[in-house]
Amino acid sequence: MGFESINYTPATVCVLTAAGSFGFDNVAFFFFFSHLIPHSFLKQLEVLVKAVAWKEMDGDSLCGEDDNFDWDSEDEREIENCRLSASSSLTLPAAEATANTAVASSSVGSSGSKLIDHFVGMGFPQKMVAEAILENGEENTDLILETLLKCSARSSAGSSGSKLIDHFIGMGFDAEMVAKAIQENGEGNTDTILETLLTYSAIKKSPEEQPHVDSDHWSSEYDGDLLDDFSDIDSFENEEIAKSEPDEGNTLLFLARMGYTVEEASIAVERCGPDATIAELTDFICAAQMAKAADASFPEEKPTLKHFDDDYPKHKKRSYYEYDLWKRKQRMKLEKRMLHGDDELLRLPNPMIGFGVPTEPAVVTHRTLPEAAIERPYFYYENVALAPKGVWSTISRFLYDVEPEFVDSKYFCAAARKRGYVHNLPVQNRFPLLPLPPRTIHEALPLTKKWWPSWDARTQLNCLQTCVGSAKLTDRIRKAIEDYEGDPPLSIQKFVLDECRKWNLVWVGRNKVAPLEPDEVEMLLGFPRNHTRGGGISRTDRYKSLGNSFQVDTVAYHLSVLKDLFPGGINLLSLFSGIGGAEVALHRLGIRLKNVVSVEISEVNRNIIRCWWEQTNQTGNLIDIVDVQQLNADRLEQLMNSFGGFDLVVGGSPCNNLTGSNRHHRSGLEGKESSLFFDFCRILDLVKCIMTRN
DNA sequence: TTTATAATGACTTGGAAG
DNA sequence: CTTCCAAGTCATTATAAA
Repeated sequence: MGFESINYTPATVCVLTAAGSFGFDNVAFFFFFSHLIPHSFLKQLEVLVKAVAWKEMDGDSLCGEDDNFDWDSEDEREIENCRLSASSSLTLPAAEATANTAVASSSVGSSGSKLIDHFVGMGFPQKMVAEAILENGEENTDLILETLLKCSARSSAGSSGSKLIDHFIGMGFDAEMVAKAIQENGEGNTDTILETLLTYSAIKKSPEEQPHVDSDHWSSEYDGDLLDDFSDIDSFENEEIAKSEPDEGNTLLFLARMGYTVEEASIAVERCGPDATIAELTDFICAAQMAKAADASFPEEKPTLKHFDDDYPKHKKRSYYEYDLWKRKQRMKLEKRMLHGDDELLRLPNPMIGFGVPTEPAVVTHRTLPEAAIERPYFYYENVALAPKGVWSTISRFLYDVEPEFVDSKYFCAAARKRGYVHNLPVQNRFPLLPLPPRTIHEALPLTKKWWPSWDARTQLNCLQTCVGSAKLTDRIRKAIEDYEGDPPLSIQKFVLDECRKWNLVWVGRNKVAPLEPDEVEMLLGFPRNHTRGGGISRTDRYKSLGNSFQVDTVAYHLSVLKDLFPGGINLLSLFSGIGGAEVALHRLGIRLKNVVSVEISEVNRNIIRCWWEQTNQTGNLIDIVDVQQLNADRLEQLMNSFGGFDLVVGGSPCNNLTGSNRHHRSGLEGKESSLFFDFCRILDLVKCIMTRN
């Protein structure tokens, strides 16, 4: 059976991947891509497949004809479930709306910004788009397209194979889409490939995602307000403006989103030069518009000025500078609203106790899961709570719209650890690991009590991270305070406390602070002593592995409900295992580990798990896998057939690009490491598919 | 080569103060 | 309500030392 009339969902995407792994030539590209292409593209692919679902496009063209993937009625039911869940716009904004409205209008909009959006969305460089529009006019989209295709063909001469793929991906098309287009048209004919891609993009792109800005913005009150706000400001501070720029290469698009026409924007860019700031450009455009207005004999005061002025507090006498400043801030807010929309972001709970912690009265004893999340297996996903805006909404959306549970481990141990957990486990009748671990520094590290100064009011530690304070810093602190008989002056106290909080330093002697020892970190995180010690691991690497790990007591509390559900033990798929936080948690809960498939890229971490496994006299079976990206449907099915599927899929994907500690590459889920989250989704979906079929 | 060390902010949130 | 400020964050990179 083929893929006809299937509702495409994220689950389906993984099925496509699965089909590829069965070795059919015509789908080999899919397999190839799903592992080598940045997985951020999968997110976009999700949008595409949903759009395709609504479009009721013929499925055969998307996945190849000859697959022997056996779809029985149960599969179709499951797929249907997935679709239903995907269409319930529980949390999310743009992507969902995109899919829903894609059918309504697949034609190209006539407004300037829409037009730019449309073509830029297809992956054409925006400069090229603008030139093409200027050349052909906004009306004739076919001509624009032709121009763009010519330009693209020129720059893609001589490409073949993966180069060809790279080329189209570089243009912004989804990897899977590219693979399919190449597969359909052959490598030789780049033009038809591009056309195919454009067709898909047209389906994918939706007017909802694009700003509602009329090309005739003079007639729009809202746009008028905006323009007026700009025109009214004489002096822009460029750095402020620059901050609001979404992307440095998207100047034209940005201007278009502000409501200017392509023509206006292009002329401004042309006149002001490519390096001009948005402020300079808007100034230029405003000047041009005022001239235009004067030409058209509009002598009256622009009506839209009042909008902001009405809000300006009149009872206070302020200088012009203050007024200007206030005005700019109003504008910044407006821009922010425009850029990010009014999408409601997930709020972190305060206190951060999720659905309940052992020491506080339970707040949630029962919850209703989305339908698609109920089926087997249980899954448990973890990552940092304080991720960039929108990240958790995305994570939730990809994990069947399950609401994340945000918990700070300071309710379980003596150190804070703010994390979000998305899981489909029951939340009733949880129980903690015993004995309850110490929850204050003094209880956890009794030897520090003797040296703890009264002016250091800390009772708990901050988040245990991968780096520790340097010796030089502790020396600076010692020198700063050893000159004083009693308490040092407040300024010194503040300096010391700030550094202690930043580096989690504890008092180990008179005027002596020190970072935590690795075994102290192990203890705080709930691991057995020396869990990460020996076996050729360096001290630095111990800190790193521990800093990246679960807090065992916290995770165990959530997983405790499995004990009654699986009295005979469980089969566990552990992705991004690290030093085995999930395994340790389950073991300490007394849940037998029957078969554990552990996927972990780091060799030292795999050794740590293997060591622990052997030391704890496990009766089950531990299988190592190195790379989640190499874990395909074939391997999974082979594994699952041998022991009958997984009861639990656990994983905390890398947070490198999400955490605030990262000064260099905090790029969100699209980041190099953090995009591995999409592999968690992929593999979870594969497991679901295989288990539903068997 | 491996390991340890030091230098490197941005971004978000909550709460106090006005 | 706005404005301001304090607090906190599963880190990366270059360089020195072993």
